[in-house]
Amino acid sequence: MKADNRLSSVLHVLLHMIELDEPLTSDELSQMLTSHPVVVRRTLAGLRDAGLVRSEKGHGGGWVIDCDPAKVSLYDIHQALGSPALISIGHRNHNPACLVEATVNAALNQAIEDAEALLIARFKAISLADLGAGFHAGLSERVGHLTLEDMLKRHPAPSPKGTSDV
Amino acid sequence: MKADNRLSSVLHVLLHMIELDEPLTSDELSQMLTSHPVVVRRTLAGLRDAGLVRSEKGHGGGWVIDCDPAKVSLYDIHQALGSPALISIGHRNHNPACLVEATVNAALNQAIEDAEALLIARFKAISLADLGAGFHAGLSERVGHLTLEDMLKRHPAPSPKGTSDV
DNA sequence: TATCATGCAACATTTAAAGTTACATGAAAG
DNA sequence: CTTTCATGTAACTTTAAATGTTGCATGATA
Repeated sequence: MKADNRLSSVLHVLLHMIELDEPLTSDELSQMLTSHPVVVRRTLAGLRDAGLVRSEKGHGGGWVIDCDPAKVSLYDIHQALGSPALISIGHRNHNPACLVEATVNAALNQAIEDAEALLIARFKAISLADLGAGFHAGLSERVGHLTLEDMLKRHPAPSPKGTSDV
Repeated sequence: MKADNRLSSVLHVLLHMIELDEPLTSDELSQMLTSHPVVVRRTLAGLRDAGLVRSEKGHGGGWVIDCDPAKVSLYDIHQALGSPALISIGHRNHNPACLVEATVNAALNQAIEDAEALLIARFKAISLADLGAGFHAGLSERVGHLTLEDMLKRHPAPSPKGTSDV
């Protein structure tokens, strides 16, 4: 099963948007994520609808942060993405009349729901500002903001295929 | 993202195998699971290799339980299935040079690993016999040994620089 | 008005899982 | 010992969800 990296991707670009407070285009963001501009717009559309970012058209346009990073949690962002599934296992519910199946489902459900609750509790406890603080703590030798060139240097385009980075 | 129901399916048929101690054919099992006999064999192959079930060929053949249900946990079964992913979200790890990405990943990883640890702890705490007992009791009361509060206590949110446990 | 950017619908590609076919192996019944 | 039934497994097809892509409309700015 393939992991869903959207939350990770979105957090990544949000932090860059906070660092660099000029609009970032879908094209630039897609280079950071080794993805496609339309995919970026599709993904960020939910955040725009939730009022977390703003998108501006035309010359000098792009994506801008539009919230207080201290007041937005990872949970808010997860919700803005449409609350995708957090747990990858489920239960078959083909025959509710089968007591064996019902018993299995009850046991699995309890574990699954609690793991989900743990993740959600953690997500609620971490704000964008927290992540930004962690970032700056790790950046102690560097002073000031990163330039866009700095950033793109750290997000090179994939040379021939795959094994690139972001 | 589509949930993986193999653990649920396998538990279901294992309990039926325990109930009814005559061999069940892949064909019969596939009917229970609304699936295909070859898929059943594929899935149960791991359990056979792990010594949890036995398969017999020829007339009167099929699948038989081959373990002590009290000594086999859901974790053992999950492992026998090849330890499929439990958490459906991940992180992009394309560029370790990007400090922003590293920060995001650290935060997500901690939450993900702890949720995974919770699920595994639960799975270790539930045996096939527990499920069977729950089934015979008509309800699975015995199945939740740990409460969510217990687990959250063991997985505190790492606000300053938390290190996790378990 | 030319250009740059997003918005979005529609289609194509990718990928992992499930489903399916085909045939070999082995066990029991006749 | 031959037939029948069952698993073992490789190879192929189908399916479903996500990503990627194209094309065009809309709006903002120079």
